[in-house]
Amino acid sequence: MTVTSTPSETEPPVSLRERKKQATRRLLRRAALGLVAERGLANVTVEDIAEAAEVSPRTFFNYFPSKEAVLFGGDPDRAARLREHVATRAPGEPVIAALRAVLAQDAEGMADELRSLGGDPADWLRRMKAARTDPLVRAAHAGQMAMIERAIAEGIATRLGADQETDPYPGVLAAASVSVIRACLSFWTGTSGAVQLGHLIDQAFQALAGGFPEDSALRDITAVPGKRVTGTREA
Amino acid sequence: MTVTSTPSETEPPVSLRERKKQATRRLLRRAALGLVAERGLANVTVEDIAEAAEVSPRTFFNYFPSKEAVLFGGDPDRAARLREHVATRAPGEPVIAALRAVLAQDAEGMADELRSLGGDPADWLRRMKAARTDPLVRAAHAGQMAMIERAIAEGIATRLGADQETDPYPGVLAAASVSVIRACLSFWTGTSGAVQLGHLIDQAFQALAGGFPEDSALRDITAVPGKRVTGTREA
DNA sequence: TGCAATCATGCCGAGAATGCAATTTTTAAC
DNA sequence: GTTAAAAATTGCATTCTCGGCATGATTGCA
Repeated sequence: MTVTSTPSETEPPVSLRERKKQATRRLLRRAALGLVAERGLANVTVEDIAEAAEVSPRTFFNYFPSKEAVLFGGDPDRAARLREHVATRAPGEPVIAALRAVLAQDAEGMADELRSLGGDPADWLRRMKAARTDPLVRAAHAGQMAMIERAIAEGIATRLGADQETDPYPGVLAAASVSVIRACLSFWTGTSGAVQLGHLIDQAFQALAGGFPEDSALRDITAVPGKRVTGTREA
Repeated sequence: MTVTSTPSETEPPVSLRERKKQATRRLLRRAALGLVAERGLANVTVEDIAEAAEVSPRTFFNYFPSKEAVLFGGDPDRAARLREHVATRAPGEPVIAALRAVLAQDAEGMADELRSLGGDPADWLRRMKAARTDPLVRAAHAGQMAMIERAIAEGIATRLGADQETDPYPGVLAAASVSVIRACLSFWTGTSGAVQLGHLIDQAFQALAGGFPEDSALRDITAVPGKRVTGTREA
């Protein structure tokens, strides 16, 4: 037989074992998001999630370190990657521009990850709309982003050659940038995908870079729900 | 000042019962901060805190809803107060200016609360310097601030007559503002009080309102540790 | 086929957090 | 000053999160 299932051309990190792991990971994420969307985080136990994903409760913690992590923490070394990108991306570029690019890409990746869970994307977003108002979910998201924020701050400090012990700029800018992304993601899920995430983030960062004028284009975001004409991807 | 111990001039809501409650509250806060500063949040249990404050573990939860709340959540209805202030303060003023004023005052109040725990303020800040780098503490702070953020967003929306369902501006601006304050508090504790919190927040909000220029005065914050011109009150 | 690495699972324990009931302290009324 | 009501402290039981450890099953590789 010439080879039937050689993992040589489509998937770099494939082995039956790895595929199973990714499958279980997605099952757990899907189950968790679904349950939280309909009951609220407080009324969902790890046992519920594990049961819905058809694994033992103990196995859940082999994949995610906490009940909150399954909601947001997809990639374990996202922080390190972001720090590196922020520190080295387009060295001549202003910091804000680099942050916008790096964080927008990261957020898109996260959105893609959501879509890859299968099912109707709009359906997912519709169900997550409820989760957006859940105080516990909001707190969990903010807490989860604290690690990311720290990595971003280090990236900014490296990029600028600044010392975080004496210069508040990296920490403050990182906090502002990350929370803007977080707010955008939150709003985006709340609109059930009626606006383009990339466009929303662009406008938000433009507002951030411009000092949040009260007539910011952010205010009209819903007037531009989809792509407008051609070449929506210029600088 | 002839009075020796009549509680008639400093405390409005006094009754023996109320005073004891406040005392216990402060004892728990002090014990928690001290233990976390020296061991890290992960190595401090509620039982430890209760024992140090000489109350039962069960009583701890009568005062604070969680182990994290004792570190930051001083005032239970801070959120509602902030929402009201942001919504109504100086109606003609630009939103950013109102936010700066309201949040700066709130942060100062929080700093005062810390000082009121007794002992040397510099000592407190020195001990909290360690806590600043604790990932769990950072996450807890961020999570705690999520409630505040929500309230601020509602205040902004009210002030502008905006609808948070269709306008991302209130949520994004609230997220940015609150996290700037959070980063300032974090940096401030890290400097052991070497910089004036008010001045730091002023510079940070100026940077926020100006789009975070890379030559922001924030970068030179340590060059201006105290007040500069009139009324020099150095030691 | 057989060995080694890895994964899922069960069991156990510490710690967080809440409800309930009993006890003690403070307040208020007589 | 005594006493009843209100409220706070506490103990106890219970649920849930989370991690360490041992064991058996599965997979990868020679």
